[in-house]
Amino acid sequence: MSTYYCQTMSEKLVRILNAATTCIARSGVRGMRVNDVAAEAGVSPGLLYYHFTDRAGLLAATLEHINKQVSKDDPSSPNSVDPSRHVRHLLLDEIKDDADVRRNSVAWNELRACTIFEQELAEPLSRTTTEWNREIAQALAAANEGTSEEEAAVTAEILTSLVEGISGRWLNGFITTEHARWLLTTAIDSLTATRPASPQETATQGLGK
Amino acid sequence: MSTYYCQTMSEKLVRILNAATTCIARSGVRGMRVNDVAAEAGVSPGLLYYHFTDRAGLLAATLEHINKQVSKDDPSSPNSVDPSRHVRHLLLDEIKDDADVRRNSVAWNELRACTIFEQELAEPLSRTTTEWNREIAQALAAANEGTSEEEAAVTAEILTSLVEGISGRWLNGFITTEHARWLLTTAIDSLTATRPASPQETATQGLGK
DNA sequence: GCATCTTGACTGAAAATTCAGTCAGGATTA
DNA sequence: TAATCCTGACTGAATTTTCAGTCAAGATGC
Repeated sequence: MSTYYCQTMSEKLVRILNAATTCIARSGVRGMRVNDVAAEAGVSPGLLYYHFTDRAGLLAATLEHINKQVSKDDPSSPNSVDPSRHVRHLLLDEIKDDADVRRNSVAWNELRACTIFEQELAEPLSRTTTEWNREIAQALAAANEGTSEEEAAVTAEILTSLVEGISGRWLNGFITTEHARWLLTTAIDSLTATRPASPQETATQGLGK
Repeated sequence: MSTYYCQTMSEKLVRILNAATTCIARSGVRGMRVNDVAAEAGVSPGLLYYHFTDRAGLLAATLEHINKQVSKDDPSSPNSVDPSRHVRHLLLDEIKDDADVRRNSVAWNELRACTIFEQELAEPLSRTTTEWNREIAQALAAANEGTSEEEAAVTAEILTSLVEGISGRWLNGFITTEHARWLLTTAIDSLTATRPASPQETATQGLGK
């Protein structure tokens, strides 16, 4: 069979999951063919059933895999960095000219779209989204001490939703990477400027632009 | 052609396209079965092939149809209404507890998700989105005379992206209608609040690609 | 030599697509 | 006016295709 032989189980499993991610990024969750995944991974179709029981199992495992990829970003330690830059990085890192970032984004986008019709996918998606919101809210709070936790949570929710909306347009080629990032930056600036809660006072926050 | 024939034909065509939209909203583009569409429309499967050649043709026609449905909204005349309320309405109308609104939103969401993999769908989608942006930008400019056209365009682009992002979470049941609308309202308030004009506000970006 | 992995041809159900035929109604002819 | 021809929308059973899932048997490793 394949010249390069993978001996360990886990290595093949990872190959399969990556292959599945690639297939999903290529033609969507709905377009993913089990046989294509097997071919992409360089294994036989039967092996997928041995490991994952059925298509749904493969899908679930793959989505969890994608989920992990998406969560395990953020290499920069929050404390060592200017907090207001930290927020920017966390959000902007979702949109850039990098094959892996794009691949994950496509897959993530698919996952979201699919979940509308396959409610059993909702749980991990919801979990990850909540976590992401929390992370952003924390970073926002750290960046601007005048902001209440509640306010930060709301702003975080708006910003993460916005990232998803902008990503959609970016992924289908409607806007460029540059423009997407610039839009996002503009929105961050605007949303983290003086809040409506306290009329038009407050000018000396650390984050003011 | 006799009028009768034309009416009959177009009536059935419309029935088919509406049936397809319903099926897509019910189970997604990939979940759409041509026999189900035929049954839903009350015609035979063969008729779909007679008119649309194949499944892909039916899909393309349906997505164009959805596109049209989505564009022809906005019944309230801009002039008769408080402009700042007008913006709100235009955006908030995309998210509400109404079967038709939801159906269109689901279908529209599917269309967007699909376009990532079927590039030939991009053009009409992009056109509709641009139009929507323009409409919102106009409404924004009308609501706040101090705003430049450029600024309004950017804000509009952010807001429409945000609507799409929030819609995604709303449609998959992750947030309630109330919360979605509230988030959107909050964002509108924040993004349209009058701020002291900052020096480097200008942008050299064009819209689109 | 036992358990774990892996293969790939095969199966069957479901879905897409085809096509021979029906029918309504309009045109042509006489 | 009526008999005949013609067109093309429409039908639905039959056929083809697609794909998830199975299985018997071979490899690998401990």
